[in-house]
Amino acid sequence: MARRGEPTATGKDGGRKPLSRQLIVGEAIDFIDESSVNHLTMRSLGARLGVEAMSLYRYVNGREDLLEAIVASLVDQLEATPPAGHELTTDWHGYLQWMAHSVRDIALEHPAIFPLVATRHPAAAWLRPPLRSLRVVEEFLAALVERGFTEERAVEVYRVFTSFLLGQILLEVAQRGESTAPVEEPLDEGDADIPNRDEELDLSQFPLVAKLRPLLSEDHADEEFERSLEALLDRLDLTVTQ
Amino acid sequence: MARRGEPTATGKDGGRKPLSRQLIVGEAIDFIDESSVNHLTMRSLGARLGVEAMSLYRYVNGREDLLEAIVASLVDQLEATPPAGHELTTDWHGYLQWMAHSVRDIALEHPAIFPLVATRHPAAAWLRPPLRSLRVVEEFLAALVERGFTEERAVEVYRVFTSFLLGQILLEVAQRGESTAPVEEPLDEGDADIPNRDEELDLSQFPLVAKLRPLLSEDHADEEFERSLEALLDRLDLTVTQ
DNA sequence: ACCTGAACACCGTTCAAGT
DNA sequence: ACCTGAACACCGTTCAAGT
Repeated sequence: MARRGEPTATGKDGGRKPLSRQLIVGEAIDFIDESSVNHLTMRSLGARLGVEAMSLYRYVNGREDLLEAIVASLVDQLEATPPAGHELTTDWHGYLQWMAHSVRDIALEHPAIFPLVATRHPAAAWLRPPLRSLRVVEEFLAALVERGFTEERAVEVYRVFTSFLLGQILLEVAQRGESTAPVEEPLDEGDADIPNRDEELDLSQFPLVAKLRPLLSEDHADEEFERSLEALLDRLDLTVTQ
Repeated sequence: MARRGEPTATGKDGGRKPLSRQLIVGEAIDFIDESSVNHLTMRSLGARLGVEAMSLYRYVNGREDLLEAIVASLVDQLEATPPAGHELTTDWHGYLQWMAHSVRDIALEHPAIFPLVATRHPAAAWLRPPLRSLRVVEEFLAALVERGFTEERAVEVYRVFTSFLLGQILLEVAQRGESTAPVEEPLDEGDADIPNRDEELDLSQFPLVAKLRPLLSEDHADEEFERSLEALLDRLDLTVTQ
């Protein structure tokens, strides 16, 4: 396969993979997962790829375009339809449940990236995060219509469903990221002395919060998600039969 | 009041207001409202205040601290209790409704800032945006307990209520910001040729979206908010009487 | 064709120095 | 006490030049 006269792939690049948009975006995602969006710079990403920052501009139209591609990459991981095994194929309850968990699973794998999905402006104002790609919206609406919704109704469900997902998952990801992710220090030298962020609060003026702090700190993310999703489906049940 | 020997306030500074943290934060908020968070730099903010960027560091511990103060300033605008006029004083339905609209009103006044409120890490992981200040949480929980909730129940309501507010308002603010706010161009020279963002999408592969685009584009933010809020209160009604 | 060196115009931030 | 000039270490980005 190697064209004649060319040196083999292992030159002074030390066997580095050939650059491509896909490789760059993938590596950027890994980078953010390991540190944060703020720490992702064209130069640091270049260094990780064994290349100068300027090389990236062949494949990516600047940093903003890169961030956009990162968001698109996560959203594109959403599958079109649930695996045939489930009886979800005909049940819209099941479909929405499957979709909700799909989005949540992706978000929890990339807690430092989901805020980008949540806040970056989609290509059109009527595309609503986190279901913010044309392909996903098309499939979502089609799935609901197939399962018996009118088109008007499907659009309404798109609205309430995205709103539900956004609030629920963004809060969960923030909470989980808090404990997991590297502290968002301003890239200083680590001067130690970083307070535990949680224990250092002065609650003396807030007696109720102080008393309920153990309760407030409990992590019920899973049940919360499940129960809110159930409540949403119940609500849709009511209005769908009206 | 003026100390002896000092020149009067009108020197070469041309009658500029005396610098203070409050002034700086307020001006930064105005700045973001008029442009965007990305365009807010220490240098541009200094220029707006008629001062060099370095002067700001007397009052603000760097840019991150400034952003934090901006978020805190918005959250602090939330009042403790509804005006005595309403019968909301005893009705928790009314209280939550009043609170929901308070948050929404502030967010809609600062659509470019609300994403910061939504995504910046609060001081503790159990503080949930947008109700992310100790004072507000204390008052919120106290208000619910006063209106007959158990403490455990109040904490649960805090969770579902913040999730509701975050999803609902973040989406609304993004949608409204889309049409209102200055385009987030990378600070280039305006090279014209900026497509209308909405009309330029190629929908040929997405027939259902193409067909339903008028429907998708309709703005029902007000009713959506009202109806989702009602649904939330209904849901709380059920579980509160259990 | 693909990558780089050098350069430009910006950042945030520090600190000695001015008044 | 309050502000600034100068400087440092970083950015994103462009483009002519290398291979």
